[in-house]
Amino acid sequence: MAPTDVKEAPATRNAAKSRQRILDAAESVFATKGLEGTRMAAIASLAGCNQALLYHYFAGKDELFTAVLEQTYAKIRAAEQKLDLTDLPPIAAMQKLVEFSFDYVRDNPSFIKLINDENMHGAEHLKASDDARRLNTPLVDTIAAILRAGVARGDFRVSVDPVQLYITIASLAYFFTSNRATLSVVFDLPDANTCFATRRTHIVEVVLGYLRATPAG
Amino acid sequence: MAPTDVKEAPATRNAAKSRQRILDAAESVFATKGLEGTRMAAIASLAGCNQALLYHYFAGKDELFTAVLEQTYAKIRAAEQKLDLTDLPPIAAMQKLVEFSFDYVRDNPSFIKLINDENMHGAEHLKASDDARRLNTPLVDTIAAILRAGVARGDFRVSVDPVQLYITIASLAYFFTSNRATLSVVFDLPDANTCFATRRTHIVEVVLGYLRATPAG
Amino acid sequence: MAPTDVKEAPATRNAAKSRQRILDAAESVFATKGLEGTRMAAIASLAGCNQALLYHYFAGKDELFTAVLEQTYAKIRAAEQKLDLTDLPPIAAMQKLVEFSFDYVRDNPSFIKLINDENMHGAEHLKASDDARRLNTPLVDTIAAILRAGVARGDFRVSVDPVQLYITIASLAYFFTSNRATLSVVFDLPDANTCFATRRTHIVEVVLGYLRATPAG
Amino acid sequence: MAPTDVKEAPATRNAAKSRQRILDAAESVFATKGLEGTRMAAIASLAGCNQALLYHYFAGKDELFTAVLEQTYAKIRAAEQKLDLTDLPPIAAMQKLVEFSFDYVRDNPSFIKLINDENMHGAEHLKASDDARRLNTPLVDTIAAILRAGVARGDFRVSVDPVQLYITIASLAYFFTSNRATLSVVFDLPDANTCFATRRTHIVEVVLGYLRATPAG
DNA sequence: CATGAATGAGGCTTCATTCAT
DNA sequence: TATGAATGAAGCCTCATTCAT
Repeated sequence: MAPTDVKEAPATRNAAKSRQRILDAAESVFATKGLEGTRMAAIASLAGCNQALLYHYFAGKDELFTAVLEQTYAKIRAAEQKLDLTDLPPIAAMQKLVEFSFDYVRDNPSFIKLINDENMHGAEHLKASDDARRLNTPLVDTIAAILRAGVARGDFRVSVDPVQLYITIASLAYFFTSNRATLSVVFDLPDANTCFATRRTHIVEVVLGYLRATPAG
Repeated sequence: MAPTDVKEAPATRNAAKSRQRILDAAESVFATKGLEGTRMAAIASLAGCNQALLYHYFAGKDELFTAVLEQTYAKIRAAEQKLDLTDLPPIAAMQKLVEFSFDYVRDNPSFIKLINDENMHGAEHLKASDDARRLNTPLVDTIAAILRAGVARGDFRVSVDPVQLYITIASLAYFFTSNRATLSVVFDLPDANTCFATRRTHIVEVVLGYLRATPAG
Repeated sequence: MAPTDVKEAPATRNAAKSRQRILDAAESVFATKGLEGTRMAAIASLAGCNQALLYHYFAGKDELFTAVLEQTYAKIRAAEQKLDLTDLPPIAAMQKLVEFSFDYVRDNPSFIKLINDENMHGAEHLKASDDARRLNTPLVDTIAAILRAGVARGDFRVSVDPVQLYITIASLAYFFTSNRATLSVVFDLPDANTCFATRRTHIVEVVLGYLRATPAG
Repeated sequence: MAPTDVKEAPATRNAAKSRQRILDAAESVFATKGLEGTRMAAIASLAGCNQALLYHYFAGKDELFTAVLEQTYAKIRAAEQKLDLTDLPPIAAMQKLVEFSFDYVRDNPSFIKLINDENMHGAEHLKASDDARRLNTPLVDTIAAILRAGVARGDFRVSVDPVQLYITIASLAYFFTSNRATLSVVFDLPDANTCFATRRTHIVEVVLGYLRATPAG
């Protein structure tokens, strides 16, 4: 997974663009090599600028990583905001939510890499970031609403804690992508596309199977 | 999370003991600091020996990490072997399995750290290790057997793929521990004990809820 | 010893003022941090201007240091010019001269710092400065005159070389201030005020004691 | 003043020798270039070893500088110890002491450079060094004894404070060497040998002239 | 078996300086 | 006149690793 080439234009004298190019380059390299494995030189090179310029915009490696994390969280929060689940019937809404979660990590592999790395470091960057803390996920509220609607219609079981369900969905959505490398060694997984499709179907089944109302009587 | 002190005895001239002390120190430091964050000096210091001695027993940092991984996988495989689920009724067996998986990662935090790190590196060490590949998990077979028994008794739904279920259980068991740092920043999680207990109950419910046979008719 | 705040007014578009503000800031920082220890950024910050502006007025760090040196020498030469010793009797004149020298370095600590620094660098900046070379000290002539008058009155010994005496006075005046830091570690010197007063009295005594005419016979 | 070549033997595997070679190289470079002007690479090169080896023996640049200072102070204290002034008549003893002080700094130019540098840095290294603090100069006691003897014989004036006199001797001994660079620009000093000889004679004259007993009556 | 000495490569960061506006 | 953007050249230090005993 080589970092994609972000260098588009020769160094412009445009602060916002330069900063963003550095940020994007950093995201790419951090996701590929990890926090410690990343070399500032690699970021500079990918951003098409001098290594010293990184320090013009960011205080250091950790602050740059923090900025990348903030951007990462902002992106997924934005994607979550765009999901429009309120108009769907509860079961369909829940299915869409699970699928979205799964697809997002599948399609944004940097996301998982960065979050994992941050977890390996005890979330110290996140803790230091006011930005990131503010970006609380809106999904828990959405889940709560869907659950209520589903219970009202008799589709869902009662007494499901939305936070627990959120974490369950995240678990199912993230783990496969996050651990595919070692899983592939232990099992002989088929090609990626088949894998993902099978898995996607399965986790929807798990969540909906769990949620379906117990037979009355 | 400071590495626990592995140094038990003053350096004795005993090959097997020295090697094991180094391996244990390495596990502790790798789990705490990650592969790149780990310093050979830190391992030597914790092992109570000279840095050069590490190279006496292991070819280098990566080989040492590989050896640690092998030991890690061997340990969980051994624990899995000890699980005796065959005599239990299917539902109880499945519950015990889920709980075992959850408890194992909760009680062996190094396990997750190491596996995650390895995943961040594309499982390159695992791929290079014949030992590790041989240690295929026996759990899939166990799961298959439990599923068959459960279906036979009318307790479980049909057509559940044991590999998918294994991954699902692993997802639910691992994710919470693995991502607790960032989750704590986003949500205001209560104290660790409460967290784990609530979560443990929930994931059992999810797995069993998913598996329970659909009401006939 | 933090640099004193030279920034008085918001950056005005006034060439002479900007140049002087930079020069004053530079003097302060150079005196505090030394030539190599000084950062152009620190000067700019203290001058309340952009770093690039420094290069608008001065060719570079060394030239700026040279300019500071020139200003420094100009200031002490001006102070020396104001001394009016010609009307005093020789002994009083000499005492006033010694005291002036001592007080000047005590009251202008930057002076010593800059001169010392320049000496550490082999006076290369001074050598490159026509300005500084022109500013030959008038004190040697003054000393010569006082010595002549003193000898004529029978107050002073004969055959004292005015240049040597000048250097001796400078030695006594400068050394204590210049080396106070290390002296304080070796001896347990009392508080600054007492120190200086005692020392001032002593060096006057030394110079006058040395100069007094030998008893006839 | 290029650093003298200390590299005598190819890198030996002898800790004490290596350490000393590094220390000597450091003294040379620090004295030539100053603390900030010194490059660790220059020291390593002069010591004939790898730059990393410096960090094997010394924690960093400042600690190395401190060690050099300690060695420097130890050397002059050793030289002072060897002075045997107690058997000389007071005037001769005092003359010898002044000459020794003057000669020492003339013959050990690093001494002055290092002390000056340390003073420019507020003696922070010295303060951090227990070694250096312990090495209090024995000269003050010697001076006190000489003064007492001189007064007893009627050679010296009374009530001279030995600490003040010590500082005065140091001033006269150090200043000329320490400030020769700038003095040379201001005055047109003759060749070094003549300079030093003239100055040496003069300062002896100053100290003895000051000390001689006032004519009775 | 075990160790302290030694090293080469490279990482993060700083800094004086120049460029373009 | 004044500025923020941009850069090349180091500098200090770290670290995995090898050597010699």
